[in-house]
Amino acid sequence: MASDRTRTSILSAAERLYADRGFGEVTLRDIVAEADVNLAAVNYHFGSKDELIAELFVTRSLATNRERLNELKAAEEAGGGRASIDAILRALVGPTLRGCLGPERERSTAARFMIRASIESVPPIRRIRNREIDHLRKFAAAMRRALPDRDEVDFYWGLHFALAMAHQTIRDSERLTKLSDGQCDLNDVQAIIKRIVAVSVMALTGGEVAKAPEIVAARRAR
Amino acid sequence: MASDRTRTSILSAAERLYADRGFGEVTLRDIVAEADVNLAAVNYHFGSKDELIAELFVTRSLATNRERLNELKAAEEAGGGRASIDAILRALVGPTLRGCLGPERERSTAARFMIRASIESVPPIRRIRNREIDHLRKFAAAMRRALPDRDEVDFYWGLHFALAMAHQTIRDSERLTKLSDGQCDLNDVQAIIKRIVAVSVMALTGGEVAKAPEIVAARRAR
DNA sequence: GATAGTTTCATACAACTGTTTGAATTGCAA
DNA sequence: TTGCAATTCAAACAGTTGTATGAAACTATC
Repeated sequence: MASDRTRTSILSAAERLYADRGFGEVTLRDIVAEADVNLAAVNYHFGSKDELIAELFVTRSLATNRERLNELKAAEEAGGGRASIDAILRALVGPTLRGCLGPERERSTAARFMIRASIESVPPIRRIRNREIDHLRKFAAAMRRALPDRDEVDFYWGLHFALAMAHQTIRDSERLTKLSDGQCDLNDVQAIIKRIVAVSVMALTGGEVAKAPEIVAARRAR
Repeated sequence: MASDRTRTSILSAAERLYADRGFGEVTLRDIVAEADVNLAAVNYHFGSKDELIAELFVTRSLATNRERLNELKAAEEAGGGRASIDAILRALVGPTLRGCLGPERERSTAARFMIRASIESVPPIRRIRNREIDHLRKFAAAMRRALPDRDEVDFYWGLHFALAMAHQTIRDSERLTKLSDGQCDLNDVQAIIKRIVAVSVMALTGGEVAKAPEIVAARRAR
């Protein structure tokens, strides 16, 4: 087990470099130079480059998921076992958005790494993302408790859309800033969360009137 | 100018291979083998690998943008110079969704290539995407004509969210299918377009009541 | 303080990458 | 047909990549 110093400094050097330059532009040699360890250390401690990336991403994903579930649990307890749809969605998108948006200079390495992972999707990361489904099901279940009369399908679409808006905002914050000539304030994270949650809630609850009649009819028929 | 055969077969072989295996897994040697041309032909005709990718992506992007603008123009003419917000959003997300969703077996190589480009974002493609802003501004302008009383910022957020939902649906259709156990029908493109447009319209028009008071107040103050 | 197990290190490996070169071939115009 | 440009080709280039090796340096246990 030893001091773990080598392992740790590889992890933090890799995270920093990937965050700054992207996965395609960073080699193992860059990482070991930054970490000041031997080249062979990466394969010794992690097995391969991909497993190193996977470990970085898993660590950060688990942290985010834990935060989400904590918020969800807190909201459900506060509501006597049933959280409002608002609170559920806030628990889903809040942690990621708070971590990855806000003033650029204040962003942690971890946040910048996750933004990068969101922009450049490499195979080891894609593999891990595909296992996130069980985690998301918990939010679908919470929604079911919050809106027991709703159609199941709507929960999945709502979930999907909420995540879509959150992730795209993280990924493309620069484009939105340029497009709006700076009018969209990407630093006001609370306002962005509110906006995304509001739209998602409408997607889930307010949709009935706005939706085309045949969709409603099709739902009733089931 | 000659026969152009080499150039063309490189383009179509590259598009097919990238679509099937992804950018990271396809080398120039794979492409020239598939196209049955000499290795040097790529650099001779395109200058570099990145320029080849850029040309592929630009071609398909321009086609999509043209479709979008045609739909927008048609909608505006039908409405006497002013299209409904519905129609504007349909023109924005319709072409991409119709092209990239629907039964998997029926998807064209071009569609599969664009899906791939949406999942794996490589530098030459990112560079081109960043120049899409002028194109999007035309949709913001159309929205301004459709809803002259609305705050400018809302158009940008609405545009951004609509594209976010469309693109994430294309990118992650598999995850949504798995998450919903097949309950979300990704083959019914018309229904998906309706759903995304409906949510986007609500984001743009129905939001007033659902939004937190301070946002509304801030808007009024300006 | 010898021993066994872990960790580090310099170095080599082997394969693959996009790109270039210069000669051969082709196509077209005069 | 001759001449000139455009195109194709085989081959090599110049680097880089992730990974493996086997010896050296540690560390902790007895």
